[in-house]
Amino acid sequence: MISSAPQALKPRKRPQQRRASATVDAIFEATIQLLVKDGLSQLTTTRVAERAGVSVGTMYQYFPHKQALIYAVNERYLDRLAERVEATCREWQGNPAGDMVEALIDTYWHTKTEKPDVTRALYRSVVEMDNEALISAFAVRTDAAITAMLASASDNDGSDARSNTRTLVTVIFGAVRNSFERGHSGEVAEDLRRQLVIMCRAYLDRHGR
Amino acid sequence: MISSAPQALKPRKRPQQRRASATVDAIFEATIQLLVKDGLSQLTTTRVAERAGVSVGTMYQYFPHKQALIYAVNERYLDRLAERVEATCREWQGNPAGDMVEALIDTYWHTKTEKPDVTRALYRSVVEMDNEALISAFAVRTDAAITAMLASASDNDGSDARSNTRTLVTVIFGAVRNSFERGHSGEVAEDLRRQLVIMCRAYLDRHGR
Amino acid sequence: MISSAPQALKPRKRPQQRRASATVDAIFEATIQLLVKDGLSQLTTTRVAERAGVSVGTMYQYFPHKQALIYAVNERYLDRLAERVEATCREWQGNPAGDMVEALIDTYWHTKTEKPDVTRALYRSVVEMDNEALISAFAVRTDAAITAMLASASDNDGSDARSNTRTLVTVIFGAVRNSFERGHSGEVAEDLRRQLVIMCRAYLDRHGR
Amino acid sequence: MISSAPQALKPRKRPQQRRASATVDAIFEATIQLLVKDGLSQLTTTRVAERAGVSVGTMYQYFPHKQALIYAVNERYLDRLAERVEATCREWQGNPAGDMVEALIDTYWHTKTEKPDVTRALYRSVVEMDNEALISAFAVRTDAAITAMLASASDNDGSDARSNTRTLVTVIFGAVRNSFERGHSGEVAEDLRRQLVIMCRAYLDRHGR
DNA sequence: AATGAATGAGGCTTCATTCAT
DNA sequence: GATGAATGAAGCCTCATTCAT
Repeated sequence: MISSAPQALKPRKRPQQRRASATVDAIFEATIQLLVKDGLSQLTTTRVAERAGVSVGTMYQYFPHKQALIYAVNERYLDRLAERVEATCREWQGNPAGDMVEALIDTYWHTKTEKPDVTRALYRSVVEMDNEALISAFAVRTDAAITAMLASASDNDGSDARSNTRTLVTVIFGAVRNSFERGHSGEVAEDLRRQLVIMCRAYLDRHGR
Repeated sequence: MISSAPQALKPRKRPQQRRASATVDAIFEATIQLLVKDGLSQLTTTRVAERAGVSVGTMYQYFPHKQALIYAVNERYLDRLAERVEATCREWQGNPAGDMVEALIDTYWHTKTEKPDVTRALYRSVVEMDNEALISAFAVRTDAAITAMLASASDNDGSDARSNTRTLVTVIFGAVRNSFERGHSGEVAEDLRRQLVIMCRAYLDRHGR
Repeated sequence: MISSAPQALKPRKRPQQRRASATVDAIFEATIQLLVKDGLSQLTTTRVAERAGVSVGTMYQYFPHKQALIYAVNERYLDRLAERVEATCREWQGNPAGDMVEALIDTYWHTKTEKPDVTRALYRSVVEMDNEALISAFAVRTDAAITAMLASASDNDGSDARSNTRTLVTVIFGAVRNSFERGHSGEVAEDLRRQLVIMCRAYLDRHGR
Repeated sequence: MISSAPQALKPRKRPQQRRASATVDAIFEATIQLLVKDGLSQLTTTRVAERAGVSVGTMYQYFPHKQALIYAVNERYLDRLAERVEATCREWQGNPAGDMVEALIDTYWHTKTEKPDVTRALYRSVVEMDNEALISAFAVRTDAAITAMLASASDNDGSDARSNTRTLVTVIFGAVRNSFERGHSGEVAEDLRRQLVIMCRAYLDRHGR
């Protein structure tokens, strides 16, 4: 769990019955759909409830306020993303660093690209102040996984792992986001991904492997 | 001017007299201050006017809606940033590509870092829907400048310039933003900048120079 | 029972079994505690049920609405208060009127003072519309008892009993409440009580004894 | 001014133009009417604005929240009441104490009786928590005036003025309120007022004049 | 008989925008 | 031109009450 969620943003109660769990899922789904369709500024509690097919009251039984809802949606999204990154990191333990990074880029890129509109919508919604806690929790988690992976590289040369990881992570995550913001797609996006791999590999090589 | 601004977002009239221009500046300044202090969601027209020392009515003389204000603030900011990038590009015409990229990173990084809170605040405020036009206009403009610069590189090898530029730009701009989001500062930020230079140089080298 | 309670406010069913009665008591207790802690405006049915350790559903089994609950709590309180007043009145039958009034003041004062926060909380909660019925029922009952007592005074001079009783009752009950509102306590409250006795005795004396 | 109003309850801005002042008056008037008609629990900001013939927005320009409105209404009422009490106190300086008290009772009683429904409605609305500040401010002010008056009594015998004032004030104010709560009126109320005068005079006499 | 999830009307409040002065 | 009081739609959220389990 990413949740080092600030108290104020915690969900009110975890869904315990099957029905409740379905309700919460419907709320999540509705939120994402609306975020995709109209953006954060048009997202109202009423509309979310309506689309989720529940009453506002019910929604407020699970989320103490709108913020908490947005927070939870992003939390779930980042949780899944982090899981995938971690899985990739585990999978590539002991391989050459270059291959690791390529795998990492692939995983991250594909996950983000699967539902590009959702990705875009959430990128935008996270901006809201307190969600920074989320971002940093995500960073901590992925950094750890990636650092561990790189440390196990078959061609590990002992150069500054902290700095390397940070650089790679910042570049990869940053580039992907920027690519989304610029609306790259299809050929262009694909080329960029390849170039990113080349660039990261070059970086690792240059660094003395 | 970056403006391929959607008609609706254009300021109602361009400030032409000295006094008017001073008013607009005060409004810009007030907006940025409030954005830094409380974020977009707390930004109200009344508060901006108050802090700018003008009446709401007057403010509406210059900006037909709140959106237009936010838009204009970001436009101005991106304009200046683009100018700096262009200047750097002009300045380094004909030099080795590696030096060009290093200069580019320096310029971009320093401009963003000068007033980190303003940078952060604006990064957040751009999220608003229609501002995408801005971002893409900025992209077009900087891409052109950078492409031109790279084309003049003393060690230009004729490899795909479009793709290279796109990659470098996306990586650099993306990494900087991500670094901001992660709250890097001081030593860490400085190291990242150096690594970014190394990475980009490695990329260019690998590409057949 | 005081109840000339408007039909709508009557509890749905009178608690008859031991367990039910315990439930009702728990609900009363919870209500009073919350009234004391947060006041009427913060009192919600959910909170009462929670604190009483029953479900809302159960609570609604005993009280058809929130009003009925508030009503019942006050009814019980006033019932007990009236009982004490009546007991005092019975006890002092046939004594000098001055002593009667002193005893009455003592009883009333002490009962109110025993749990000052409860008293205060209930004074506040009675404000609700329909509870006026309660107040007047209480008035009728105590007036009767006091009138009867005074009629039996050993120094009864036959002066207008109705008027005398009314005056004494209004003054005593009113003064006590006012004293509460002003937040008198300790020394001050004690002095006031003594003065009140003096005043009432003076009134009776002056009236031709 | 009674206002030692807790910051949170202060009006947002004092009406400065003629029009604004009329607006505020209309709001006051509307509030009182609704309080009389339906009681505090039915008082909604929308209804007040509607009846006052202004928009909610306007109302909120003068009162930061509902509480502040209720507060202000009571403040104004108590201000006027206090003024009358003070006037009476000034007027009767140097007279016999018994006459003073009779005058005081008359003033207080008549003021309260002028618009009995308003009196009753406000008695009820003051109960709301934070308005206690008001009550105590009123108490301080009237206590001072009455103490000063009694000190000037032509038959002042130097007995404990603090205690005497407190007793008289608590009894008079308390009895009047209680009388309202019991719904006395006409003959009954008039008799009570006379009896109250008799009682207070008796109290003063007994005390050694 | 008890439970507590679900409901949804309706309350409070904000704030972009207008327009009479 | 500038002002800022007034507007009112619309957002967020609560809570008394119901009813399927």
